[in-house]
Amino acid sequence: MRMTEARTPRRRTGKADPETDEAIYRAILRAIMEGKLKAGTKLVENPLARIFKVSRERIRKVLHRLGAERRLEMIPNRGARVPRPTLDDVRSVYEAHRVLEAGVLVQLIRVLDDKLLTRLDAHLAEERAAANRADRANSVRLSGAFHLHLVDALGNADLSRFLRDLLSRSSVMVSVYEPATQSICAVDEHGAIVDALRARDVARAIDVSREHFLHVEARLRLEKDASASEDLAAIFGHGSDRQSGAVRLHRKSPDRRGTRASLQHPESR
Amino acid sequence: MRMTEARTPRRRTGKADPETDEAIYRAILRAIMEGKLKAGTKLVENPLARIFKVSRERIRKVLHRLGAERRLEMIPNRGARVPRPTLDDVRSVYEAHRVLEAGVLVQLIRVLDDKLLTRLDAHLAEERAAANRADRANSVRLSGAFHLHLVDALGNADLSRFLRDLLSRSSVMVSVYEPATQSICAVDEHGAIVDALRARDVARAIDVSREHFLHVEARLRLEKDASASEDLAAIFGHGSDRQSGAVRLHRKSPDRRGTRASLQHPESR
DNA sequence: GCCGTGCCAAATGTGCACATTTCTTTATTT
DNA sequence: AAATAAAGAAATGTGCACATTTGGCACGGC
Repeated sequence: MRMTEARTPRRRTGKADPETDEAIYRAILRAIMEGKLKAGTKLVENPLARIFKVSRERIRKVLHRLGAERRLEMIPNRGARVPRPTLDDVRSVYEAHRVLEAGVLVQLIRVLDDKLLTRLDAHLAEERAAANRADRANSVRLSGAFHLHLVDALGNADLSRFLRDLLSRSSVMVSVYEPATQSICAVDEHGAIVDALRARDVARAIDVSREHFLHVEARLRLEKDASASEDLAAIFGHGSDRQSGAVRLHRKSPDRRGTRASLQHPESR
Repeated sequence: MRMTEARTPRRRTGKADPETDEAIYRAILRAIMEGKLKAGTKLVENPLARIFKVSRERIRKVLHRLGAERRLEMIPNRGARVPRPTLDDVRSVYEAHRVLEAGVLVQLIRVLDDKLLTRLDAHLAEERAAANRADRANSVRLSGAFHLHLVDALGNADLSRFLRDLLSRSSVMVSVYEPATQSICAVDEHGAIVDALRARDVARAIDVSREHFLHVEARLRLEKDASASEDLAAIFGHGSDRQSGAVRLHRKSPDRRGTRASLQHPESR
């Protein structure tokens, strides 16, 4: 019973140095969601292949997957870029989130227990602490996590995935239509939702949630144009043996940084 | 070089002869949603490439896209197959649909007008007609279309896309866990939802919708094993002019007792 | 001086060939 | 005779090379 292990199947693309598809996918997706890749940034295949030290085809596959998920904009023969959400997109995403959360609250009343309420309270405390520290990055993250908590409490993978999709897109929007100073979600409004849940008052919970999203949406304002060049190597943090320093993409329109991105044509013409 | 010279009319002639990626994608997706491709069917790249008369790489790209959308199950080094939903998947999809529709109804009350009610009434009449004709195929289709109408009335592309995703998965489930005789959605229950909407009674609409989904879910029962062979050429309808016979995939017995592949087209390579 | 046209470089899309993995079949041993 | 392992076949995954398209740039005409 000798197992034929004598083949020495040297893993060409093993987990040694070159990253696997999933790792590359997650790296790019995270960069988009964290706002490191700003809207309008062009993702060119060859530089990315060099950065991740994989072949171009690997990058291509990941880019196409992201494009199919509408997280990248794929223009035939012109490559992939981070989409610039329009104001209608913003409205659509927030409306979708609002509608979804209304349904979630209806169902949540049925599965609500003290343990969940305790967890939500703990989360609110975290949010308040971050807000008091003026820790904006964590505030934004925790604000999204609150709504994620609500959905995850239902234990439905499809609903959770849908909300995650919405949140990932709103992250990009935050980086584009950035509110001036305030945090994205007011902690008190989150607290009001939990209060209504504790009172098992569905109608009030839905109302509070609805008002909350309308506030958030109203806070978003058109701010800055982010079509400048990006240092991809720095974003993806491959600084260990980054061969030639920063790999920069082409600077397409050097002087297009308007004070206000008035949703001008995405193509300079 | 003048670019207006006559080029070889191989490509860029629109979608004339070789099907474009989108066409192949839609063809396969439609086959899945209509239940022509049953759960467990293995989608082998080379036969598909011959059927659609495109290169294998084209098929591969489409298959990967479908896999990223969770509409196909991609097993590494083993190819793609139509996923067999588990009973938990069924529960998850119907619960997601139920939760989403609750939120939709909350919002729908605000945008409700007579024109929409009229359209819904017309749709109900269509459904009843199909049910009376015992036209099961159309009944199933119209049942899904009813819920799509509700979401589409909100005019939110994200919500509509999410529901379409859910419906596409429940279509596969219907083909697997097929109810014995009845139609999937009772038309009367749809009518009750419209009645509640007409009365602007949100709570009742949500209740009726919820009960409706629970009924539908309860009706689904485990029935048959659908891993039999599939005639892909017939499904995709590419056999009229040139293909003399059916290109069959491996014929696999339901109990995995594999006979030799009965390929009617010899592998000339 | 401005605009249209034609060429060049770069980036993307596609086909092909090969490597790798898995499944099937067959033969050999206990 | 049954079980197991080795060999062979088939299907998938990947890298490479080439074709095609696009955008920029320069030159010349109006």
